Amino acid sequence: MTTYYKINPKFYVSVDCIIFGFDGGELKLLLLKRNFEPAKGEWSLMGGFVQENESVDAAAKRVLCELTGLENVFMEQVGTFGNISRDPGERVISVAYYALINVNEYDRNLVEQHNAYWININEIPELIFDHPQMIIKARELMKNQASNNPIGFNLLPELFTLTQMQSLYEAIYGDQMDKRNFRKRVATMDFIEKTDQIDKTNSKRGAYLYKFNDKAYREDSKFKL
Amino acid sequence: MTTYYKINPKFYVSVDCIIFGFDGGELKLLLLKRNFEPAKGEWSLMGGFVQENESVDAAAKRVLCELTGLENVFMEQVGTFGNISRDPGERVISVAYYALINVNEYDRNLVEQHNAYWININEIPELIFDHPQMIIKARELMKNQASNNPIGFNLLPELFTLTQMQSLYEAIYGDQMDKRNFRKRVATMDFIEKTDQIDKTNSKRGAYLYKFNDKAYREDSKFKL
DNA sequence: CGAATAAGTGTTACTTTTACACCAAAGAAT
DNA sequence: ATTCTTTGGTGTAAAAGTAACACTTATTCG
Repeated sequence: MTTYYKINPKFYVSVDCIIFGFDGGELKLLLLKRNFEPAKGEWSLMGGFVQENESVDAAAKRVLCELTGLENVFMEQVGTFGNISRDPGERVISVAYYALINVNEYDRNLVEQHNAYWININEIPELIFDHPQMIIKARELMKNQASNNPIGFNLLPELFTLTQMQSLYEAIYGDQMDKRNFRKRVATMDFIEKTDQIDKTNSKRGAYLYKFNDKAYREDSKFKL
Repeated sequence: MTTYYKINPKFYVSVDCIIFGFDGGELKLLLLKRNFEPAKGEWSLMGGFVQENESVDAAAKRVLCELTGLENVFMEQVGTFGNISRDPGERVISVAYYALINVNEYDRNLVEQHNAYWININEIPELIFDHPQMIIKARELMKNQASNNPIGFNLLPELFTLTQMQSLYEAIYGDQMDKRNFRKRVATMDFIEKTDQIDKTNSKRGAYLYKFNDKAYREDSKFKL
């Protein structure tokens, strides 16, 4: 019956998560200073092994939740890394995912238990295995997707100022933008709605808070930054 | 030593190839009318299992070569499909790749032995498993990549007319283009070089043949269609 | 009440994109 | 030999989009 399969080898399959956050200034990644073997003491992405009873996507969600306590997080597959010796301990084929989370809404206890820290994306320490390549690919993919889809709002709070939003996109693109041109473009997107609330944490004058209306986006639907 | 791994399950890992070709009119895929089990008699992508001694990328190249006899083919990973029951026979995690080949340069014997046929991309028959989704994702990815990178030339012969090139991009985008505007854009790309040879297979007048100069592209390097 | 700080706002030049129609060359048909 | 048919090849003008640029406003703090 299943003899077609049996002549073939089997492999450990893992998932690794590139977890992006944004604190208003720089893009950050949630990285582990591993307090467990293998490679204890070294820096790595959060990862875990795919189990029998779960899809690969589900494994990625589970692993993300184990670290952050978050569910229903925006995640995208980055790619599969299948070099023979990528993990020096055993042959493991790993599927990388990136996640976008709001840096204020995660379980601090879990993060502490895992010995995880938010690291500026431009100050990434040395990482194990092929995790650096995973990050490079994730960042590139995220940048491309963020320019055509409103996924960036996953990194912002529910209510945000245009200055915050601009800072986010500057961090994603690694490039400064013109304030007036940026606001003009935002103004054309009716699904980015001005509220009557004002945020004064960053200025004396205060800035209007905006919110992303997902329903309106799906009807209207043209995002480009 | 390796006890961290042993508690985890292992999986069959396969690769599936979405093989694009272009015959001057429509985009085509090389598909198998399976003459072997499982799912004998049904249509599928060309696939195979990853082996111990090869990377996942190498498995994809091997599988492509088994069907076409071709090496050094442009291939890109599309993504990994890891649903629990995607293959009803056994749990198999599959990594999809797309390949771009010149439809005149493959081993016809091998293709015949595998019972494979070139099928117009808009006339794909019912396929097994999640192969339809793989194709959708591959096509989308290929379209995006083709618009920013000169990968389309992998689908054209060494020497091609501008009419052929335009037909190719129309097939990729599924959209008509304006001849004068197309040629204007090509004219700005110095790495697409006019030869003094003329092709008369499609017209009485004959059309100049062009070629893609990869070296010049890497120096000059701005492709956008 | 003035200084300091971030928020907010329009216009112009430049670049890119789109729309559009006719003549040329050569073989095939009469 | 002339005409017909077919595909190859070419430029211009309007429209849209993008990029550059500097000052005023509101508010708090000293």
